[in-house]
Amino acid sequence: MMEYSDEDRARRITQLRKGILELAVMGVLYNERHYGYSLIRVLSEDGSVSLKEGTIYPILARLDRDGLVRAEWVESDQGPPRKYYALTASGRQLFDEMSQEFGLLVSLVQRKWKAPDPAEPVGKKLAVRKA
Amino acid sequence: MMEYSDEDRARRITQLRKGILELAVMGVLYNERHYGYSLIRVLSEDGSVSLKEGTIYPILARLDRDGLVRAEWVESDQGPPRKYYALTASGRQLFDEMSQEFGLLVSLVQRKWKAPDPAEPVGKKLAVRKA
DNA sequence: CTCGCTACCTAGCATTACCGTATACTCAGC
DNA sequence: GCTGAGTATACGGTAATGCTAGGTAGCGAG
Repeated sequence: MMEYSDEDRARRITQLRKGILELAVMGVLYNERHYGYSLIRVLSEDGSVSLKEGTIYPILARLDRDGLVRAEWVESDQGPPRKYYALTASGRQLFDEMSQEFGLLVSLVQRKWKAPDPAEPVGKKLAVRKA
Repeated sequence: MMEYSDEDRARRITQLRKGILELAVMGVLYNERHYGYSLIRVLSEDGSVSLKEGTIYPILARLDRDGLVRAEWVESDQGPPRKYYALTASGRQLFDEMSQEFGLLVSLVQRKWKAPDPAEPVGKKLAVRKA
């Protein structure tokens, strides 16, 4: 039973996060207003998806640059001012489009729950051809 | 209403696919045996997730290289022989682990369906600080 | 023979994301 | 003033994916 290394798993998971994280941020901001730090908490608490500043701020900067979110400085009752982000109309639209594609991919990942196709049964007898 | 370009959307979707595609292939192979070409059909039909040979074969090669799938040549009744792939025990284990992380990310993306947190209401009155 | 379809593989390119780490600023408490 | 927590930002390293395009080859039909 071949064992894959920890680095292997970590590398693949990191790769998996790429792109989804951005979509996830958009998803969270769809109906909620957040600032960078609170986003980190939300992502960490709600889904145990841990991430650091170095990951979240570049994402927000990118989304802002592309007009997908809009930032607003808001004074805080306690502590320094916060930069609140909200999804723009463009952001909503893009999120919806990407969500559709994402949904298809998700259903493929979850295909293992579906019953195997009778036309291509799991235990099909295979005629080995050559080594 | 700022418009994002088509290239923008395409770029983000491409980025989104990175990593997920590999997981999706594992998911499909979890209970079903497939060869490269049939995989392309499955992905295209079932979810309209279009991809070309140049995408699927490198993925299969990688999974094979890492011992996550096992390949077997099978003669075809009609046409050239086919290389069937099946997920190995390692592959199943890794898939399960990655699925867990994936599930968390999915739930975040779908957060927009959840009711907004009362503590951070959408329509919260914001005190603008400065331009 | 040649066409077309099935089937597999490779090379090279463009892409840019995520993460660790360090810095700096604001505000409240003392 | 000083400290500490909350908040935002800069920067470089590192990695290797997905896509386009092209190439080989078996098999059946006209």
